[in-house]
Amino acid sequence: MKENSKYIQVKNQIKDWILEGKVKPGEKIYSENELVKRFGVSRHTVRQAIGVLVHEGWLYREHGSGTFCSNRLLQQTKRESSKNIGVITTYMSDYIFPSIIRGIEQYLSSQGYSLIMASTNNDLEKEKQCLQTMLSKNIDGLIVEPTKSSSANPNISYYLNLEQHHIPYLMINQYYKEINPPHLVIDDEKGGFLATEHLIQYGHKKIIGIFKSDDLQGVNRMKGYIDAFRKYNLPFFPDMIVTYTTENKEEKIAEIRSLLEGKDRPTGMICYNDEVALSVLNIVRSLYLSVPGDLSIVGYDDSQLATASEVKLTSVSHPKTQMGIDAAKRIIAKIEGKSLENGTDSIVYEPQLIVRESTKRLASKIIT
Amino acid sequence: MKENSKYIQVKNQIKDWILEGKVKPGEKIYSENELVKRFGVSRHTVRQAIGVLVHEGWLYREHGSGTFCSNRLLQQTKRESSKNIGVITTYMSDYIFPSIIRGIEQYLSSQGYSLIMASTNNDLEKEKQCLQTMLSKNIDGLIVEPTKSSSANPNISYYLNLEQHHIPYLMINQYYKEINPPHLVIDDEKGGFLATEHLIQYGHKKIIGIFKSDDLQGVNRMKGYIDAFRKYNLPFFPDMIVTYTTENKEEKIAEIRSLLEGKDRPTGMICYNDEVALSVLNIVRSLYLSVPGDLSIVGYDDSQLATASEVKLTSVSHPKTQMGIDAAKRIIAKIEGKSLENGTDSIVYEPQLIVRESTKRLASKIIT
DNA sequence: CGAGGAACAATGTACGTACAAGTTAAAACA
DNA sequence: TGTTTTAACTTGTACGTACATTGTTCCTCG
Repeated sequence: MKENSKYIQVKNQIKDWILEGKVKPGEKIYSENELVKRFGVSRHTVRQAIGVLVHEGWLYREHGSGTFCSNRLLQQTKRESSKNIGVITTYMSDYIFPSIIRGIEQYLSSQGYSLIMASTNNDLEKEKQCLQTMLSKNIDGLIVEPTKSSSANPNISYYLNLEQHHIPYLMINQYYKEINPPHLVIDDEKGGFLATEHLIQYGHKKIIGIFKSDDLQGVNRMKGYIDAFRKYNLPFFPDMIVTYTTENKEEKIAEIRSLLEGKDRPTGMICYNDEVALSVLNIVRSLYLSVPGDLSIVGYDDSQLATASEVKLTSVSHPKTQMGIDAAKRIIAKIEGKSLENGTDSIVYEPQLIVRESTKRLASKIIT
Repeated sequence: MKENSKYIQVKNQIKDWILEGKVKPGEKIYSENELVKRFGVSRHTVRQAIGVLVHEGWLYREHGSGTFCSNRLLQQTKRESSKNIGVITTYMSDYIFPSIIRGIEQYLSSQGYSLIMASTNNDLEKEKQCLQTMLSKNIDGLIVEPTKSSSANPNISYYLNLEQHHIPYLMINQYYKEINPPHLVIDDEKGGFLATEHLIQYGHKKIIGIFKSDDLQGVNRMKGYIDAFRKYNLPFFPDMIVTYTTENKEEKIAEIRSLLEGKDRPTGMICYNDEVALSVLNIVRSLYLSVPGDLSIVGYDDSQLATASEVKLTSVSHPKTQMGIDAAKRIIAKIEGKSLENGTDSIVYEPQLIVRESTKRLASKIIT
């Protein structure tokens, strides 16, 4: 079953129409010949696509009359509680995500709920698939960590469709501004500011910032970084910011080596997260420089990794498991119609700087 | 659906072959081209006929190989497929488990299945709850990592109940000997042996082994450790083995400090896994000793942690993600009535030693 | 004797055509 | 105006072709 085969594409497009609500149950879809014209494929291919959807229960055909959208989604609207909560994250097994998921699972299972997992690998197409899966399952609620939150999201209609089906959902880590759903996020701008301020107060002036640009966490942390420079009236210098995306991460990180090899070396570095900080640490080692002797490094998220290395990383806290618990608590409250003690549906966590061994006060200068 | 249409006739003829027993479950039927010749119809018609039988569950097709009689009709359960697979693990977010789960999720989602997660925290009571939850949900199959596999399991009846409901399940990492289900495991005995042999061949004699005793992985690795001592005819010495359980892990690990403080220090250490190895590494650092200078350490599982520290750990490989993929592949094959190419339902992975920087050849002695 | 590659065989995708059969609605007729 | 016929449109069956992709088998080469 090739993903890019034509009939699969046609199938997915038609399914989209249904899931997005463009075609409602009982309504007739385009005739086969019409679809042939629209997609520019043969009738055989169209029939193949429709055939699959008929077998999956999305459509039914009537000889001589047309092809119609079945009403299986409607049946699910008045469904009984399944005690299943969907969870969609960008990554499932890496970094701090396991901790978040643990929090979710902990609370859910204590309340007799189960968790259905899916991950997007930070790919919007995959996010769409995940949403489709969740919509076609019998879930009571959905917790989403947005994919590529810094760019416009093409899957909004799916989220809106969730609302039409009265399935509560909330977003963690970030949220799509366009829909403004309940969300649990960290004040990343402040986190970035705290990290940078820390180095500035330690007397550092040439501080490089490395940030991920395809999610809002990265963009916000960068904002905080720049704010700190402004507040302390420090001069900006060339190459002070390195940004990367999921796709070009490896190369961009590798480029940092050259920044450290030059003679006018930076003395501090603010990293998007602990993972990046560790990569930098490895580069520093390979150049026979020391941390924090030659370079002070600040990570972010206070992950396992921060304390796994010999040089324990100074990092910015992330609620992780607690965030998971809070998310689960709120989604269940919504499902069961409880009103939360706190009036608002969302939480903004305050970040805290955790100073460890990877940052050092520069001897020459002290700023207060 | 005309009764006299050709593809219906072809369909019925093939179905007859199955019902009459001319084709038995798992056997290959005539190829499409062969059927074209026999029935004197076009390939399109043959494919149409087979397509119906595939959808009805009588046959399944394998690209490049042929069309086979399914054995799903033997189970003849009328429960409809929910496309949900349950996964029960001891831990969900720690260590190598995320990698395993990622493998499972990867394959499941590619096949249109979803995954329902639950974890036991290595507690048998919680395992019981998880099994109850899974049984009450509509799952098509179950992947289990056993809890406390070294002791007798009180939840056997739940597993037997799964069989009665014709819900296929398999176990990963370890399996309960009492039920002997399909399982995907590593040859831990050999892994423990390889790790120990490595240090022995590097000239080490006083090698301490630290093992977890409440799962079979630990017990088997210890067995391999002892076997290596026997094979190389090395003398046993007091305190050479430290065992711990989930409950007393912290204290037992802490006790290792005293072993390293004595004057007759061991020169090598075999650790249950990389996590323990890192704990030991921290103790070694706090005593101002060096790895591998003063102590050679071997971890297990080749986890992220093995390469996160400054001293990259020598470790024993664990298939992790691949194991997850294999598990998912097998459970789906079972559900869909495919018989696997490989006659046996289980896999035993061969462990491999990955030598990094945490082990050193002792200068004085070389054994070949 | 094992590894690797070539040839072959099986299913998968995709295009085309033609006509059959059921439904609908406009057109024709009484 | 009410009924019937017909044309147009829908899905269903059936044929053909070509090439892609995957798995197996066997043979060659080192």
